[in-house]
Amino acid sequence: METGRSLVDAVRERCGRCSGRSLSICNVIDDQDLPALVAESSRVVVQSGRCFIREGAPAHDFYVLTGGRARLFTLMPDGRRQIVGFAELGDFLGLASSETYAFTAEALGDVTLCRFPHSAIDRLVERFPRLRCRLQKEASSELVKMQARLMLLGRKTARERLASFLVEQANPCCGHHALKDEQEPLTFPLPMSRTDIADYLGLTIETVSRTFGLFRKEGLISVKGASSVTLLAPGRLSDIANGIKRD
Amino acid sequence: METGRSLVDAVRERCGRCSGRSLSICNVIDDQDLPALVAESSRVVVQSGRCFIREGAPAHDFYVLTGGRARLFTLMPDGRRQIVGFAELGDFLGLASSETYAFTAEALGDVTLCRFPHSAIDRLVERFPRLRCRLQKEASSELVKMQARLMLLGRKTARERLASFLVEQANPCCGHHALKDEQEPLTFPLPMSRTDIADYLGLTIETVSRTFGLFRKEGLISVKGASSVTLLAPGRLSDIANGIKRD
DNA sequence: TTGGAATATTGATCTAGATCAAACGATGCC
DNA sequence: GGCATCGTTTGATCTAGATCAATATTCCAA
Repeated sequence: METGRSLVDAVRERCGRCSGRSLSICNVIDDQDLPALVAESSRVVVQSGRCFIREGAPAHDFYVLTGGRARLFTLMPDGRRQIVGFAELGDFLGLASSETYAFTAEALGDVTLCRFPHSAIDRLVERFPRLRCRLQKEASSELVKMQARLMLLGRKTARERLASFLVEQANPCCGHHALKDEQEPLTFPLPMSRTDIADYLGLTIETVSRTFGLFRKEGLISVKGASSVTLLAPGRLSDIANGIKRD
Repeated sequence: METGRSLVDAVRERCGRCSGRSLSICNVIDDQDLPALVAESSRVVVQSGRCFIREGAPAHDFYVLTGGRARLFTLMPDGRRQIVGFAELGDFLGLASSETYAFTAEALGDVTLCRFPHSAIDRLVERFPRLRCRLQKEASSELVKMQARLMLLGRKTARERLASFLVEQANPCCGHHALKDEQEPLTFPLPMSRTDIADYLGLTIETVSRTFGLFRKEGLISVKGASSVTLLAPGRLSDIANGIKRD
């Protein structure tokens, strides 16, 4: 938490060139009000592989992810893992918690965050009513995504799951214009491992790998070094994702 | 929407003996403020099998379920169905929507609802700030439930899924004391069909039926006429649900 | 550049749960 | 009561994806 004279510098440093500024909840806060935000929060850096939220631990803070990516997951006693999401730039973490966190968050590569104690969010929301609406919207859109994921895990085939995943990962990288009509190739990195993808899609690593192989053979994608993909036919993949068969 | 003289009567009739009063979002509204709630909402009765929310339709209203139960689901183009939840007394419906509803809601038996246009909720939230917190909590706990459901669909076996379902359905009926240590039998109705259960758990109707059969044979449950169960060993079922093996 | 640990691919086989196919039983209607 | 309908159970078989088992890559670190 920053105070006094240095606050102006802190704002410049923290928010000045923050690439999450326009994506995150802060996009409802005017520039001149940023000091209030900065004063209520603190910057956190987490190195690759470390956890910054632990399932079951008392939920004291919210986080805004301002750099890098994270895997969010829950575990069963015997170690089975379900990844409930991949957090990316601007994501607001911690809504899915009551007294304790409902998931663990682990840095995928190095991660930077802004941490807001619950009490700080209460004060900010009091002062900036639009923030409250923004949080509501955030929860709402998270719920919508979750429902799509229930369909994916409950009813889709392995092919459909991987296609859905690729289309979803491509989306933030293509400026949000509808992918389903997109014919141009689209390249982007996949920072997560095959194991992560499997635990996200409710499959095994072998099935994920085989399905990647099939898509490659069918000319739907090409892969560079396992951590970068090119969608060669985004529209076709989007159809597969939604269970639509072209003839 | 009710006005003038009749409002007092309307409140008495609508909220006076509403069994959702203490469960729903209205539990943060004092009795003397109920007229404001009633004035902003309207009572809706839906007969068995009818839809009152349609996936993809413009989302104009929120609903509070005040009687009966409903199935909430999404469909794929080829008819595959995923039930995303069963709404019960006091549930607030419509949070999972942006411009359009993300799911369809269909009455399971006759259903009564209070309908609140979005604009009405905005006004009420303005007037009763605690309502805003209550809605936030509602969204939060819904997200937590969703994450548990992702684990269920992504990683649990058929046995674990059905056990989870039974424990979940039992919970509201046993006054929320922890089921996992409960040894007393627990009887409650299952208003949904086997097909509904299958579409909720990401299984087929046959697998659901067979698993019911197994649980019966193992003395874990007993069934009366397919729409009422008794959990004979709730603690044991809770362990199965969580993938814990007793020896 | 090489060695080796970690990660990913590919192949062979197995199995939980799906699919196909009857019976069975409850519920309502004549 | 009897009979048709719909939902459920049970049985036989099949298969998508899991599991087991080698390779083959990739990626570092020396």
